[in-house]
Amino acid sequence: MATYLLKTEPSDYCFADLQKAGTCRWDGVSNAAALIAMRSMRKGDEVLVYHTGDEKAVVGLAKVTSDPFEDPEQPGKTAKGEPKFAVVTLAPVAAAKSRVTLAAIKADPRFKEFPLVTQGRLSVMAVGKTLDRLLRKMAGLPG
DNA sequence: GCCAACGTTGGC
DNA sequence: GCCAACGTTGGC
Repeated sequence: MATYLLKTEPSDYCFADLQKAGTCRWDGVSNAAALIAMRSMRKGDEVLVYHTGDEKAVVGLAKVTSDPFEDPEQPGKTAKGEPKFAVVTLAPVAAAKSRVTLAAIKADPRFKEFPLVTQGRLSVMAVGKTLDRLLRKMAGLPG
C-alpha cells in the first residue's frame, strides 16, 4: 500500500470539507506529472492532505476508495488506454493532531529531496515509506 | 520540432 | 503584492 501527498487550496476544497462530506471525488488535476501520480494510485492507498495558501501544512490523512477513473467532466484516454484526466474518490481517515508545516519540512534535511520542497508547483506526489512514516509521526497520524 | 511569450502557481 | 519557477501555447 502506497501513500501520496495531495495539495489543495483550502479556500477551494479543504480537509474539513472532506470530513464533512465523508467522501469526495478528487478532480481538477491537469498537470502531467501530477496525473502520472494520480494514475498510479490504487484503492486502499492513503493520502496526506496538504493545504497551500496561508496554511502551508499537512492537515490530515485520507483513504483512496477507488482505483483511478476518467473524470466524467473531461473523459478521454491516454495512448496507453489509461484515463487522461484521472480522478479517485477519497474518504477521510483522521485530522492531524499536529499540523506539519512546510517550514518544518524544509527545516528537516531528511526532506531535502521531497518533491514538496524541490518542485513547489507539483500538486500530487508519491511519498516514500521513510518519509511517510516520518510525516505521520510528526503529524500525530495513525500509521 | 524548437523556442519565445505568456499564464499560473505558490512561497515570501 | 511581488517574484521565481515552470508548464503550456503558438508562431515559425
